Amino acid sequence: MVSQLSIIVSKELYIKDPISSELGEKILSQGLILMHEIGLEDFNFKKLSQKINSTESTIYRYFESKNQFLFYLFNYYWSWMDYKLALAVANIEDPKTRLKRAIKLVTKTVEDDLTTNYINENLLQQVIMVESSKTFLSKKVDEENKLGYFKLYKNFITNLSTILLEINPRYPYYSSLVSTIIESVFHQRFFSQHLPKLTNNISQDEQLEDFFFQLCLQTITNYNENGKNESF
Amino acid sequence: MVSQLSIIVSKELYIKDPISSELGEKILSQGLILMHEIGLEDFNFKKLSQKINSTESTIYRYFESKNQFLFYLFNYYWSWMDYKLALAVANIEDPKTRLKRAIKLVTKTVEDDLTTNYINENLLQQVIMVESSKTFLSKKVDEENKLGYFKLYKNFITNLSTILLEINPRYPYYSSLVSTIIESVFHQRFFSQHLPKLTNNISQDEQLEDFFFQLCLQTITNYNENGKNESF
DNA sequence: CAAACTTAATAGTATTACTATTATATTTGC
DNA sequence: GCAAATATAATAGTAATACTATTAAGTTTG
Repeated sequence: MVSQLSIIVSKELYIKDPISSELGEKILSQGLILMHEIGLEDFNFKKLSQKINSTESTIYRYFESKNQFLFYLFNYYWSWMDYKLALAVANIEDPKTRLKRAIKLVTKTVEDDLTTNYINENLLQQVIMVESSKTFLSKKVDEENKLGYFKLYKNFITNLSTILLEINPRYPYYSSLVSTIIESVFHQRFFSQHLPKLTNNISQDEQLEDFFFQLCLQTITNYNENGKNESF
Repeated sequence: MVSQLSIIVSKELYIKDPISSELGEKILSQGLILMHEIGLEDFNFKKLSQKINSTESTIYRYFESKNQFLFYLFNYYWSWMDYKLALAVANIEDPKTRLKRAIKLVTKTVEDDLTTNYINENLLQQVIMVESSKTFLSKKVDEENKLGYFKLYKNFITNLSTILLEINPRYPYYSSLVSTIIESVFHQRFFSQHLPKLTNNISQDEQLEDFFFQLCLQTITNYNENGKNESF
């Protein structure tokens, strides 16, 4: 019943590890489904407890708040993506191909990974798309950062930055560019579904990939160190 | 007492126009200050009513919900930015200079515009930075879009896109690139304050401008139409 | 087989995001 | 200048939320 995958979410992110019991796995899997269905704002442990025929207080023995539950999903996602990134670029030498594969990974629609029965990765991606920026856009961000809630996200950004720097080690804004791409992938996908005027109909993975790969490659390869002082 | 500026927020965004009375202006100005202080999540009309020595129900005669109040601020901001954009590029011929000025506008820290005593534009920018993506990242987005709540935002994106297209009319992802830049400006500023590992310390306006100007210019001028099919 | 732990059931609390009602004060139209 | 309309204040109330606390029954483990 317990995962073979090395997706590890640290102890700060739960009271009792949900993947340590069947009930916990049910909380996770059904919690994800419910959050996908009704959104973070309307999601609560009472509704979830009804869905799984348990009680609110039981769920509170696993997660101290719905916020912590969201952070659990958030860290799970980035841990899983980090593992996927390592796989995607393993044994590939050419820097541009490595970048291309990395961008493909972050822009592609994920399918459910059937080795984990307690997480539907496709739903997880959709939930993270909509809810993830709410993890940091709050007054509690500094506190939560100290608790390590953003560790796996920062880790992923760092690992992806390394790939950019292989192409141009002198590009100075590597982390900013990567975090821009990552956040924007979610926004562009969301916009194409709900506010299409803000995009150019790049709902398909291929177009998303083309847009971000070119943006990234052109930006890092053509960076002009004297650009700041250039006058037009 | 009433504004000279042509910042017009449409009737869907309030019950009673706040800039039509002194109390309304107080709700606006103090509401903005309070939201900046405690964040959207902790902000409510009860606290605001206490701050202005009025009552909750009175505030509800101006705005039907705190969500609508946020949308009011959001639309006010984009209306104001649109006006600023028009000013920034007026009578400038050279496309690159126009782009440079536009990027400067969106990346710069705003100072309070003293002609409006009911809105501190510097605080508004900070509030929009943190809270604006919460306007669309919700299950209500389609409904709110139909009500026209995103009209001024989409307008600004369109106007900025036009400036990109003057440089390369064949660049296909003009709206996506602009919305990416706009959203990312807020994120980068936020990250440099709270999650600096996700950026390269681009807290200063100059660096933000350099990062985004180059990203934008290199992406549109070097776009390779056959990039999709290129194999590495 | 007793101790420890997990879960379920129930109850309770402070806060939130409103709605409703009434009374008083202020503005406006004729 | 006064009645009618409107704005505001004061108060009360509601359903839902995000929890905490308590107890009891069931299950696991050493």
